[in-house]
Amino acid sequence: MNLQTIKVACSNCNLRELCLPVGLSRDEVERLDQVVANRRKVKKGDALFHTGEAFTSLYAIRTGFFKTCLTTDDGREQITGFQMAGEIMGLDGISTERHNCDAIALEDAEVCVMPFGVVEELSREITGLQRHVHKIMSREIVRENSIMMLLGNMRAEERLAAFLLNLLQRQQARGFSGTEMVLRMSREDIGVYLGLKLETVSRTFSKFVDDGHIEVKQRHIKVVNLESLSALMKQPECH
Amino acid sequence: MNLQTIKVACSNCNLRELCLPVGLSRDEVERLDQVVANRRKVKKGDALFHTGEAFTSLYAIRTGFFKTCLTTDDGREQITGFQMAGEIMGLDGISTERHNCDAIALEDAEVCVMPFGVVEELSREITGLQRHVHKIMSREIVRENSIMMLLGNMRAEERLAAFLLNLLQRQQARGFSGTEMVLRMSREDIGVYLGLKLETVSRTFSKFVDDGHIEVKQRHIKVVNLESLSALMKQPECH
DNA sequence: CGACACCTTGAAGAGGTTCAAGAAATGTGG
DNA sequence: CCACATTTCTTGAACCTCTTCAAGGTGTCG
Repeated sequence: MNLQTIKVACSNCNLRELCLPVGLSRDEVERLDQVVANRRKVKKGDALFHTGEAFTSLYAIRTGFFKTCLTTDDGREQITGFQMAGEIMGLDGISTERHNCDAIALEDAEVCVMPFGVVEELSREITGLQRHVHKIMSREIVRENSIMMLLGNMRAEERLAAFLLNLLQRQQARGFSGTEMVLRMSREDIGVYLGLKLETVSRTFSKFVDDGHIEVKQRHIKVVNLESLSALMKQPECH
Repeated sequence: MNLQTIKVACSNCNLRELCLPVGLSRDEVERLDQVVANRRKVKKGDALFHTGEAFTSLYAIRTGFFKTCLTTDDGREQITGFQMAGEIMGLDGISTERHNCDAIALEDAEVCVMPFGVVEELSREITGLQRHVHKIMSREIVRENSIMMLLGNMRAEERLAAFLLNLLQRQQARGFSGTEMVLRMSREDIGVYLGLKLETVSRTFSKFVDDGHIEVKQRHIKVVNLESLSALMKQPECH
């Protein structure tokens, strides 16, 4: 294709530690380069894939930010996750060989396209890769478990606190601040993800500011008191 | 060990179609028998595994009924699923190599113990098994997605209707009635699963009886009007 | 600079929770 | 096998959190 295509290589990707090739030998990582067929750019607002489309590949995010969401026949929406650099999308498509959600870019993004057939083939030969694929899928199951806990048991303040802390922690793992960030999604998206209405999200942000947990300037969030914010998740008004 | 051990064999298990060996040749299914190290009985109320225990094996349910649940430090509980014959438990343990939930038998049960190392080894050789393991994990991700939708968007009646229909459908896939069943779990368990209080579950059951959707005698449920029950899930009081 | 999307805030309302009491079923030990 | 204890389920009434409806403010992008 173009010059971009040539540079494709896990072996010199700075997201190595967050993406597929963890714990592999130098040799194995180089073989892994075969997995990435090519890269694909997705513009803000566009879909990487849609529900119902044939599943062929997994996608690793190189840059950008995505949401994955389900919609029911009667139009209700549920965001199942927000994905950032180094994270894998498309796992839900394996079961039926059709994608089961929409993946929408919340900012201009670039992903590595990994044809699943190749992933499977190579993970038969590289046991470290096989194990890693299993772990990634299992981690997704565990992540969703904790969201079930959030949606089933937590009140609005706890949900939003958990959400903010999770984003900050993932951002920190990527070398950015652990106390400050720019949200890529709207209040409405946050609400859809957390099972709340956007007004509730907005009100809860305001309350967090009043209570001195955070500072908010539009989508810019700064944690002022990390302890008190964390404490919100753990103490549900004991009675 | 005992006679039980000798009979262990996927090749003559009547749950074959629901469990691991789908789409394998006769030959491959026989090799699969190696996967099942042994069987294990679990008494009603006992745990197959606990959160934090080292993960070694997946478990396929031969008989009985389980719940898997998470508990937070402050004692709140979330049931992440109910599992019946032919279903696989333990997938959440792969990621950290420790179990991430408790698996509790809701009636006397027997499971096939499948050491995960053996599963991985064999799925490197049998591509049909590899693919099947991937599909099982993906299916679990999809299942949890739909529970997120349920917890994030549905009201009590819709949740309970979806829950009942799901159980009936799975029971039907196992050759039992698609309109009648005996619930293995308490109202409280249903509530914890659906993100509702047990009183709400009980009230909603009563309402379903009043509205002529079902008949309830304790844990025995009989669907009188399948259409109207299904319709509850789809029409959220349009306004 | 104006249109549009996004966010905030208030007030009223609804769905589900909490607290409480009693009924029905289940299990246990004498 | 029955009596009693225990668990499970049902139902009512008051309450609370979040939602709904509504209006106005703020920021952004062509």
